[in-house]
Amino acid sequence: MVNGTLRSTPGSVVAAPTSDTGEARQRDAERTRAEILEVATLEFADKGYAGARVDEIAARTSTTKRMIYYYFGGKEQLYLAALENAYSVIRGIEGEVDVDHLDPVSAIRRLAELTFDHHESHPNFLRLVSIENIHRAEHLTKSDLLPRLADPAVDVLGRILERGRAAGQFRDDVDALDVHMVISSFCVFRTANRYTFQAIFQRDMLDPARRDHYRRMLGDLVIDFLTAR
Amino acid sequence: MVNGTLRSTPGSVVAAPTSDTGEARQRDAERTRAEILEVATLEFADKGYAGARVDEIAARTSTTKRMIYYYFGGKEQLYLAALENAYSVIRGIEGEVDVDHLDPVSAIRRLAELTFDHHESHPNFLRLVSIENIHRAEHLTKSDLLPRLADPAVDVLGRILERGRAAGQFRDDVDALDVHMVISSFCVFRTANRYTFQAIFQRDMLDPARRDHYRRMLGDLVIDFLTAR
DNA sequence: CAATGAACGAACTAGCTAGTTAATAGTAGG
DNA sequence: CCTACTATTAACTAGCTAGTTCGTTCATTG
Repeated sequence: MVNGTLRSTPGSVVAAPTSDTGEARQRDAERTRAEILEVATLEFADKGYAGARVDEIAARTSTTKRMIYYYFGGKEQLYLAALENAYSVIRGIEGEVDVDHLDPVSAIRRLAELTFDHHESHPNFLRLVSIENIHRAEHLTKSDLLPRLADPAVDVLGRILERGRAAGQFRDDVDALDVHMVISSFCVFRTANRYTFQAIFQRDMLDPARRDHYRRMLGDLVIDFLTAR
Repeated sequence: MVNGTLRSTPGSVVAAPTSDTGEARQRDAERTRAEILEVATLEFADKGYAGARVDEIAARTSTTKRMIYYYFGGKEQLYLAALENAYSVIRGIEGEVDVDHLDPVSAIRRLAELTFDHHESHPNFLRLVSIENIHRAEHLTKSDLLPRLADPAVDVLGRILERGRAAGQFRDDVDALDVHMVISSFCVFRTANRYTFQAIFQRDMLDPARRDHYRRMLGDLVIDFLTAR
């Protein structure tokens, strides 16, 4: 992450010294933009859209608030950019599943476990999604890249399911989206609702000591369901 | 600022005067308080804590903003009151499960379906819980009635589970909280994440036409898991 | 029925917050 | 090295927002 070590001299109106010590901040549109986006992601994920403060985001970058408006246009567009960025970073689970070299049961379990790991390692993405749902996805629906957002993992899931059904191993009254929903439910709930769950039941669903238990449990849950009877 | 001392005037049941002129607004502390709480619940569930506006809440009641501070002390206390109220309204599923007259499998399915129905019919409760999780349960943990919040349904679940295990029907590597988590995951995800899910996959998880499918699916999911092998 | 305190309302305020202005410094192209 | 454009900064502002002030009205009670 970029930290603002080089910087300072707000009032150094003095002409740039001949000797460039490297201390002077170089102009770099891409870097400035990226830094704003990164800090904004943290702030929005932390406080929500309404709770986030543009001034706070600016303060945590090495640049100024004016740059936020220069590059993004406004708070809402910045939020959308952070959300879109989070979605685009999160994708690509399907590439890690070696579908065709695993039997359907193992493939499903593997996909579920990858989803599980993925959610656990991207807490900010999950928080942004929760926040966006509070807003009834009003920002997401405006996104230009919405059509490309559909998780490719669902397609992979569909193909595995088909193979499993063809082999007579899987039930045929659910589709890929249903199964995806079950897997997501479990993973999302575990991280998104961890705080109230812990407050009420005194059990931390993200306790590393329970991690393997939940991981196996999710796999069993999906497999037992698909192969029942 | 010391003003906020909460009036502990309990339900000093205002003896209703016989002569009810009707049109003139009667003074009624209990009713005013209840009205504020109800409107606040809607506003907070709708916009989140930071997004909610005290002025807006006041405007939607038949009283004024002053009364909010008079009865609740401030925005945060009002929010907590709304959250606590939502939790207390939501409880009591366990009473509807006739545990002892159903075999373990049927009892579990019944409990799951009741939870399913419960979540579907209390969307605002779910939204408040999501919002509170965004805030990392910082308000809930301050609540005095936190100790009494643990869902009694979990106890009922525990007893059913025990019977099922004793009968050799259920697996024994999961406890009541684990099963509760699975059931809640499904129900919560379906309503709390419906918006982004719909935006991305064009499937409304709350479509009445799919309701029975999901209800049965949840029952199968839990039962197949518990009775597997 | 007077006194006392609970219940109420209108208007006010201090501080915050998204968004803007206007001027300046670096940089690329000629 | 000049011109035109991009990147950047500090300071500003209009409007909002939680919380308050102060005065009034109603209803109970001694």
